[in-house]
Amino acid sequence: MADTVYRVHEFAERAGVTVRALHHYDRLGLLTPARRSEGGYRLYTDRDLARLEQIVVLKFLGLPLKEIGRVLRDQASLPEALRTQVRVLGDRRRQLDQAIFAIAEAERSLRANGEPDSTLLRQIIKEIEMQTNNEWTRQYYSDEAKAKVEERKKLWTPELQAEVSKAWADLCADVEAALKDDEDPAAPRAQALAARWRKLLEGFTGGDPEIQRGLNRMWADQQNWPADARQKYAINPEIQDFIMRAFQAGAAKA
Amino acid sequence: MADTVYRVHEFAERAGVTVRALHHYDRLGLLTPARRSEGGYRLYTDRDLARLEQIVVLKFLGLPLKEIGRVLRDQASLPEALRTQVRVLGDRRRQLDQAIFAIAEAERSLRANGEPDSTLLRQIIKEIEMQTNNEWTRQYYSDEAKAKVEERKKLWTPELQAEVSKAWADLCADVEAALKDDEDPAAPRAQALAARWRKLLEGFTGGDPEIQRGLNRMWADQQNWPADARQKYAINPEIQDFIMRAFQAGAAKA
DNA sequence: GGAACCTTAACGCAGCGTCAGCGTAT
DNA sequence: AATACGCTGACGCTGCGTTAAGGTTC
Repeated sequence: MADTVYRVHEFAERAGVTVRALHHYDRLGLLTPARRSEGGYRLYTDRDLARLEQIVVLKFLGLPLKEIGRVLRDQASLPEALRTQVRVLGDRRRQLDQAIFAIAEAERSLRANGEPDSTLLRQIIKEIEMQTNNEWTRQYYSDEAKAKVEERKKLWTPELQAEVSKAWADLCADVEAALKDDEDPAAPRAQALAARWRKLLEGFTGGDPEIQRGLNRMWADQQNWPADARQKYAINPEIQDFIMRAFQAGAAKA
Repeated sequence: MADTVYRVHEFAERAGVTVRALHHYDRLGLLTPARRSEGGYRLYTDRDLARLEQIVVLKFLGLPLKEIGRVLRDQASLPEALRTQVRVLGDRRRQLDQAIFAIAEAERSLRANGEPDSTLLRQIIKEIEMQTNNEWTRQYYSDEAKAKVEERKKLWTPELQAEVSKAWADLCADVEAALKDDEDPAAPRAQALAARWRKLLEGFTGGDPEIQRGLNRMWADQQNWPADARQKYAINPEIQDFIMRAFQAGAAKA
């Protein structure tokens, strides 16, 4: 039961923080050591360790030290503080995602068009503008669909986006090949392409018919898209046509 | 062609930054106004605006001002700088995800066990410990599977995790109901449950057989899991048994 | 008494926000 | 001559890292 006491160095090591941090917490009154030695040395106990662990965790969650102090003084305020924190963290993450996405898309776009790296910065600027100016897409969705799209956006990550972008590019390439071979839209190979198409669409709509309707309206109105969007998202009309015929052939069979 | 000149305030508004920021950039030598008026006023031109836009974009991508200075001085260094930045942003995002996930899971866990909020902090600590001490799961996977699991982790978000957690909880509840009704594992309703089970598993494995094998090994060894993991992930043996029988019944039919 | 620890004080960092005190343009 | 801007310091904030100059412990 001899309550072991630690001096800063040892204590810091145990908790995985630096001595300087402990000094800092002490001065802020966030973690005052149990007592001092005659010479003025800080002496910590296991109870201090428990408190420090809480501090470390709350720091991991991104709470500022002041907030941590408040929370530890009044534990009842923790749930509310965390709710706010979840929102803050979510916002930060969305910003990060936007940045990551902008870089990735700009690079992809340059490669796809065979442009040199020297235009990279310009391309990124365009990317970011398009991200912030996507208001025009909203006009095609019903209020209900808008809400659903927002919901689905939350499940969305740069990595996922990268996968999907690639999948579309591959699919388009394959369809183009089928076009060159004069493939019959009703043939099994074309039907397989149509199935891939449907699946990718479903990845976006989540199978929701409201969203699907919005998408249909949007695609039907391509000539009214902003120029930059048209340049980026527009799909070769022949490809579109081929897929449409494949869809019809599939529907006719069923 | 009269090159319009702007004074700080107007210029700042045009670019969506503060006057103070412009002063700051000026002193850093990051953006020096084209010239000064006789009275010493900063006078900016449209060329300055173009440069400022680049600065703003690079800041959006999270580059420190020093780095921005370097990149603008030597545009060729941009691609390399961005590659590094993508890694940095990715790391930051993973940390955010961990924090968000820890909070969400801790709250979910408390609700599920009907425990009070007062243990929230303790629960979060446990969550984080489990996140960092997931080394034990690695022993069940082949090297190949380990790599694949790491790959799939990148596609993983707190929101997705929340969805999946809920889906499992719902499914388990439904299976439990089927158990109470003494449902036949071969009956269509039980088969539907088995299908949902398979689908959720596939969400984790991504359909990869290597990962699936690792998972199987892991589940077969439940008695050797660390205590906290067992408490959190263990599934009612009766539920497991029911699903297994449903799988067998399905396989027998096919 | 020397090595290994401890103390406080103070500056540094990034990216500005925010006065303060004083000119300038109209 | 009042009002609206502009200028240059200079300190503040966050969470410590990093010396520096000097005491304590064994």
